[in-house]
Amino acid sequence: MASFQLHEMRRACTSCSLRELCLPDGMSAEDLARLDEIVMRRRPVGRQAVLFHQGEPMSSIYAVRSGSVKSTTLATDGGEQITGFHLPGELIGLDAIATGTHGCTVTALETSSVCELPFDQLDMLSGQIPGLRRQLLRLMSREIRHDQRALLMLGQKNAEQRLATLLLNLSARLQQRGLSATRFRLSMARGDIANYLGLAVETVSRLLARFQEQGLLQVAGREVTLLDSARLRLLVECEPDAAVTHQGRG
Amino acid sequence: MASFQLHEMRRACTSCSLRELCLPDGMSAEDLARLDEIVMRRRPVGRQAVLFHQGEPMSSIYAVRSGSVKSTTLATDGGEQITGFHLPGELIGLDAIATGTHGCTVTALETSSVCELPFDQLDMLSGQIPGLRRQLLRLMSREIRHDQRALLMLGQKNAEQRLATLLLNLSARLQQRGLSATRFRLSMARGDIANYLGLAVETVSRLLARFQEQGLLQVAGREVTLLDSARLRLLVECEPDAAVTHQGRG
DNA sequence: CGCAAATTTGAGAGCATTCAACTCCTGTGG
DNA sequence: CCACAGGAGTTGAATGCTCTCAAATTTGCG
Repeated sequence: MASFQLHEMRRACTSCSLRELCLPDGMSAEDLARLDEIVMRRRPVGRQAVLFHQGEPMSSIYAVRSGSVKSTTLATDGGEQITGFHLPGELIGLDAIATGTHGCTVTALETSSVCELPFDQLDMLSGQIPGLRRQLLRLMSREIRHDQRALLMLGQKNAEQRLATLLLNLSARLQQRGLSATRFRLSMARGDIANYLGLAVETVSRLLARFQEQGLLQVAGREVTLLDSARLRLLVECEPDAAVTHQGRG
Repeated sequence: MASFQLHEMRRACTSCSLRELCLPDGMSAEDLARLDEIVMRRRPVGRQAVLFHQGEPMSSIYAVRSGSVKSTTLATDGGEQITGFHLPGELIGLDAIATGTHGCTVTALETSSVCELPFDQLDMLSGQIPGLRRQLLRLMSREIRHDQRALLMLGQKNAEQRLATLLLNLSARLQQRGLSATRFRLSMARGDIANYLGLAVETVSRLLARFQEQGLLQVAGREVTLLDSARLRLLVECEPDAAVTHQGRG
């Protein structure tokens, strides 16, 4: 039902409902107009469509406008790792600035659209608009934070905690975007979740079943309803088992 | 006894041997002079000294000048994860820009010194100097890349591959700084290595012993000599003995 | 409606962890 | 200079979490 789609999606940053989550945040109306001039809107792309490939030269960065995408990096041995799921208002391709070539491949998880920001122009504009410069740095910094939290997850948490963390994280981000925090549709496959969390697909499947048994949530395919996010949070923060005692009944 | 110390360490960016690895890279002499004016040099700090704590308000970012430091993030449950080891020329505290408070704690691994860059002044200056702005973005982007490679490591690689990757990575970065790529001293404890790689201390210890048995390297305490980095690389990229691809999806 | 892909479920194996004991450093004080 | 304390690092054994393999079942889509 509820998807990652946002309803009011206008063409210009000025009237975009994502304004406060995206690059425009904190910019004056006139500066916004200048930003608007360099933004290229792309027509929606379908599921599985690739926005750009790892290794390609980077000329633009992108902001998710609607839908959702995943970014993946390939290891030398062919293994691939999903480094993030991105919702509307989030910037992608920021890792490309370092070398001028994309360090990840970005793929649409569902029908999605993005705004394209030609980097040279964005860079120039950010020299003239302090608010834009700050916000660009902030968003890059936020990406670093995200990755470091993900590192903490893979390095310190067990399977149960990882899945709970992801669900709560998605929930919070959807809520930020005006959607339900408790009921949503996962736009990514189980395999994507597993890969992102460094787990096997089967483990994710089993855990979702267990969470449901324990009354933490309800899951039907990709439709998820969080029933007890407080206990989910407890699961993440405290020792495993602390939140759940299946001793209670034989 | 090669350490992470660099030999020629002058006070000004202009004559700093790390110029090309650090923020000054690609800047003209006159722009460099302006950067120099805002940089505050700090006296060396000893082992275990904390440069800043997670949660503290951020007013400056820092560049490692000599020695080496680690950055760690604390989970809500008290568990902590080392998100990176930083060598001279590398910027730290970049994740703080998003919220204005430090997202990690930075601790010296050995006697080290850093350059302090007051963020407001740096931001202002980067509005005036395109080269500086670009380089700041590049270094932030590089940090994102680093974290994403680390994610790939924790998500896709087994213990053996993780340790090999770290050793090769350190080797390459030391070489960039004019030190030996094959013989170096680890400034971090086994426990730090284990934490960074998401492993138990005992596992790291066992692996180092095994690598030595296999003639890949020689290790005596924190002194490491890489004997066959080609084979180490092979270990990371393929998997010679156990031809099993770890973990789902390809 | 039917096939292919995605997901779930079950059973057994393996890699890494945990627990425990021991050894080796390193720095300190006699 | 050496003894000693305490942390750091190593080694061994056993448990366990998660993976792999295998097969059933459902879902999605043409």
